Amino acid sequence: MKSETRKDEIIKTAAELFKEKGYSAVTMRDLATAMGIKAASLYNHINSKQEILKEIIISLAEEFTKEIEVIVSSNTNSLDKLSQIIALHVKISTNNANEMASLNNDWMHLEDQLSYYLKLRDNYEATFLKIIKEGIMSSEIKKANPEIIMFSMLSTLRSLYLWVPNKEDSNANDLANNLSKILIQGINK
Amino acid sequence: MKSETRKDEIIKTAAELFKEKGYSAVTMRDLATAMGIKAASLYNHINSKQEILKEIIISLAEEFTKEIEVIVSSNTNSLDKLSQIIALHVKISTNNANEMASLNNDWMHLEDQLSYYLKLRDNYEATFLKIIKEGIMSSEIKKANPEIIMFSMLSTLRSLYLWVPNKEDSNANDLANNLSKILIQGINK
DNA sequence: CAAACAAACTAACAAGTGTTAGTTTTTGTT
DNA sequence: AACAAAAACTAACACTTGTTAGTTTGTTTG
Repeated sequence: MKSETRKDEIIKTAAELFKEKGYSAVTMRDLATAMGIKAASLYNHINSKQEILKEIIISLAEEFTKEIEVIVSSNTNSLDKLSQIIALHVKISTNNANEMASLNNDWMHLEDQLSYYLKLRDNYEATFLKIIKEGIMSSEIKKANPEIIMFSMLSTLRSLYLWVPNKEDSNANDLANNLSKILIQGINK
Repeated sequence: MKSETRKDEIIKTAAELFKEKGYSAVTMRDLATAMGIKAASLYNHINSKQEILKEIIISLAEEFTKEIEVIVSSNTNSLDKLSQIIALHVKISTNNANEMASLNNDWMHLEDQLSYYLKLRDNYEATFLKIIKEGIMSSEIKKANPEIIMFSMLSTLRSLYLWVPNKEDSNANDLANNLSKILIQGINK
């Protein structure tokens, strides 16, 4: 367990700023001011602004990729797998709210790593969709358009980062359970 | 019915570009190139870059505000009202996909009109929440956290702009019905 | 103490930013 | 054909952008 380096602090601060105004609207001078130093000093620790974005987004995307592989391979039914996906998003969004903002909103500003990111995202969505289709075939899930189901669930899960920080009172398990009920069982009696 | 002015064309083109890269990453030279003219020529029709953003966002926000007032005042039950809200989002997102991107992602770059926008948004969410709470009290809606219900629904509805353009094959009514079923009745059998 | 390293600094750059001023071209109307 | 209005142009501005070079300061370690 390595201790936090100066580079890590910069990336963490950058993620805070990116969340508020987006990657393009945050200047290296903004970032430096937030760190209490001058812009040029940042370059003792990082190679470029772009590198900061890359580190934020790619590490998260890889975490999602790794975890959904575990879920899809687990020996449970489809609805359980969906609940596990929900819990995964709640967990990551709770621990990385600022970084999730960049993942959701600034991925298109990736340069060299853009195609790699898109590969990971496509793969994630394909796996998600596969679970839903299996659930429909096994009659666990209502016979509806699988893409619409995934779209609806993913939209909510992708917005969690905006919402989770305000819910510190209730814990992550409560939120995941609540969300699973609403997304899976609906809201009417 | 006034015909489209040059200013309208510029705003429409700007919305397309803003959707792809966000307000901050689109330059006036980008916009001019997309219009086939030089950047300075834009200023024969618009006063500033900021004005373009304002026109895109505020007109949409006012439309939502006006329409939800009609819905909340309508003489129907709460679930019907929620279905009407879903249909409203589908309709506006279908007709203004690019503009919806700015509303969702670039509102924080509003300058003079930021506080007005926030007022409209707060009002919209308060009305939405009121409908959900009424539905819970009248036992139409499951007794769950109303904020989580609204958050979940709004997340999906706010993402529609990303998704609706790919669904040109099925019409807006189909999509609204599908979504209403999934969001209200859930996905399990 | 001295050497080595980490982390800050000042100063500057080349390119890109939104915008203005003044001028020319295009279009439509009489 | 003549004129006005609309819409484009060139040129430039003041400022901001990410980044580099070279230097100084502070801290750790032999």
